[in-house]
Amino acid sequence: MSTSRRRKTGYHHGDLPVALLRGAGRLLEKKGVEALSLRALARLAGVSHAAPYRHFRDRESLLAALATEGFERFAQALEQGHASGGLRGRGEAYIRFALANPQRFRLMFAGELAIHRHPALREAAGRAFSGLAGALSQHLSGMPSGDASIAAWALVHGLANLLLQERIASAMRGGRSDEEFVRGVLASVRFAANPPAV
Amino acid sequence: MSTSRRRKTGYHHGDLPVALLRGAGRLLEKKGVEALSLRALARLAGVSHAAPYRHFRDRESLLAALATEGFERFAQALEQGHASGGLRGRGEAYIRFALANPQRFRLMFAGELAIHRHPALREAAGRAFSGLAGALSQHLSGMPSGDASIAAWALVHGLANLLLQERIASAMRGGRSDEEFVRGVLASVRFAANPPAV
DNA sequence: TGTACATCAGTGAACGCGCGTTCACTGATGTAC
DNA sequence: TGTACATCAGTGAACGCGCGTTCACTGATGTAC
Repeated sequence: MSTSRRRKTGYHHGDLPVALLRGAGRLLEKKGVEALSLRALARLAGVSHAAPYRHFRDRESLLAALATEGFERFAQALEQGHASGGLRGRGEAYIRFALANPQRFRLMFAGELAIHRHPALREAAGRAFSGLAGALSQHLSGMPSGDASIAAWALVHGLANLLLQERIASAMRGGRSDEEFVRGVLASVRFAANPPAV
Repeated sequence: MSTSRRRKTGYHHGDLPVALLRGAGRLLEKKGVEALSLRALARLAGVSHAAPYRHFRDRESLLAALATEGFERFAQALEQGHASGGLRGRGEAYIRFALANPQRFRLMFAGELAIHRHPALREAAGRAFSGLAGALSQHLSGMPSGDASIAAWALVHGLANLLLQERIASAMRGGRSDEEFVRGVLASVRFAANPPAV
């Protein structure tokens, strides 16, 4: 990580890589990926437009770094959710993360980043997913296949996306907050091979 | 619709609006939204780069037209799926559409298009969703709330997205085709307030 | 059927824009002695 | 402690690019008589 080298010293700027990544995060959420240019980023950091190239090979690398950081925080959020609310808490944390970081979530899951060209990104994503898979398979034990795990994941992922797009008519929500609504929807589902009472 | 006026006559080009939309669809799938420029489109249609402005106010309008057309085809695909396979057929058609038109699906659901500024788009989307909502509520009758409907929708939507991103480890698929895999996952779920045998 | 006219789809030049990226540089900082 | 040197983060000019959009235009087509 170029980020961790020399963190305390500060050459000209202090810690440009960190400042850039932070600014990129803000710009991303405010304007979307398409509007995220290295030049705008440099402007935001109060630095010449060529300076970012000291730390990011090119625009795609910056996006990859952003997604990598996103997966790290995502994994962390999931663990916390699990710690305080089990598998359902993990699912709720999943959705909460998406709603709190819509553009970041989109970047992470849009699949437009050539993931294989960014090992750090691949690893961070892998870590987040393997934690999820572990929790799922542990909770839904005794399944012949992982289908129910996939279904649970898809349910949460889909709900996050639909909420993100504000495509859910407010009538369906019945005046409930996001949290309550999500809980209600998740509670309306059982998984076939491991039903509660059969 | 400027598309349907004068369709048979053909001024200079024949039917530029249709040709543009068709080319846009192809370009979209091949390169993604970001690479879709009006100039590239004009080039593709063998026409000067200003010609598209006769038919689309600006780039955003072109994207909106693309999304509108997408929702029309989507709704049609869903109806066909329902006709031949009931609610589950509709869900499978949903996913099939996403896999067959990944970039279009993304455009339709990315929520980056200011939908309120394009009435035709809003209406086409509304039509697709109201068909879905009707089929769901009919199938899951007797529910206290629409939560199970939302859950079913989220499940299908999420599965489509995960498949699109190729984020599902092949081990989970157990060598099954997309169709079989989707059927298996959808079959692993029951909805609580209307369970099959309780 | 033939002619004059109106329409308007498509043209091509031009505008300004911000972008990604490269490059030789400069100067602040850290280090060896 | 002081000095000479090496490092390398950040500079600013420059490049070429494709883009969106506007504009006065031109010429093929449809229509009224």
